[in-house]
Amino acid sequence: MVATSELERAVNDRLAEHDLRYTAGRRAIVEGLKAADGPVTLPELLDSSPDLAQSSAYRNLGLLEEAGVVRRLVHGGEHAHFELSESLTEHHHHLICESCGLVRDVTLETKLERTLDKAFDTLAEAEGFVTTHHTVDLYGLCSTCR
Amino acid sequence: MVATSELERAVNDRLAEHDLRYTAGRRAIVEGLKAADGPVTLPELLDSSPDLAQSSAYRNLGLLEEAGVVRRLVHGGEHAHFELSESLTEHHHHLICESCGLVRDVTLETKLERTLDKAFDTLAEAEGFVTTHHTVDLYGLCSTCR
DNA sequence: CAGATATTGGGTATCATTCTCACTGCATGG
DNA sequence: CCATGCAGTGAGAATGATACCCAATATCTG
Repeated sequence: MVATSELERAVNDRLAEHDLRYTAGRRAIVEGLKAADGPVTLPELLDSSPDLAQSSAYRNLGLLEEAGVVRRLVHGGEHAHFELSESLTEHHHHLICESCGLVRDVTLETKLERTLDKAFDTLAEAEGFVTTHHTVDLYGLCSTCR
Repeated sequence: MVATSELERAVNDRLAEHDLRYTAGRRAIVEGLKAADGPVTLPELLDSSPDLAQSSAYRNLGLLEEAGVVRRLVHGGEHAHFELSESLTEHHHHLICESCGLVRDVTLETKLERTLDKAFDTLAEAEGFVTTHHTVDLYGLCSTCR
């Protein structure tokens, strides 16, 4: 995980590239995502930062997504989940509880991940795709929902 | 891919287990999904089977999903995609165009897939999860959107 | 400080999906 | 062979997450 000051700088840079300011509201979102123990939904984010306005939070999450600061996860549940972009943290995958919607981060060992990457590139190329990233989601039941 | 008559029987069985009838509308959905060249959205399904009513199609897709006949894919686009359950076809993954929303099926080679399965089980177990299935999505740009 | 531009937030609009409900049709038992 | 009951249908309305609008503010630049 990147140190806070370094994260701040990185976010600031990416926003600047997109002519966006790093305002208090946006900082609150980034801090909220950083502090969270895994991807969070918008209501969860608002709970942890009560001063955020819903409309601004949605708008800023969208802008932060475009700027490459935030990643949006869309699963089957009612709300999308948001997390800091992998380029600001590290490549990882998700363990998703089909009952309560909980999302936890997991990482594959480096070697397997590299093998996968290579296989994915080959597959994509065969179909004429150029891939930007991939996701691996493991669905099941968490320890409390079991 | 399972032969049509076999598919029909399998679908019929699963519906029966859930006290559901295999009606004309449901058959049209299954045929539409089978005929499609990859996962389709509801509007696409309605286009290919114009007699389907939207409300019934949504309702029946939901019921077919519960019965394990249909899988719903939720990505970032405007519509969910639907496809026949993997237990009726074969395990595969998805190549998703971030520009036009096109979804294509791809399969990993058996050996790699088995390695992955094992790794996933270990990961999930370590977090107290019991996994039911996994998805691998490759995001990028298709040949026409590039 | 002025002017230009970005941001905010409350309210409202959108639109995919789900729900409601009156109606239809199929199956079973007498 | 009809009556009864329940599953299925479809048109429209309701729902709800998310996006949009716009007037009021805040921030930068020179």
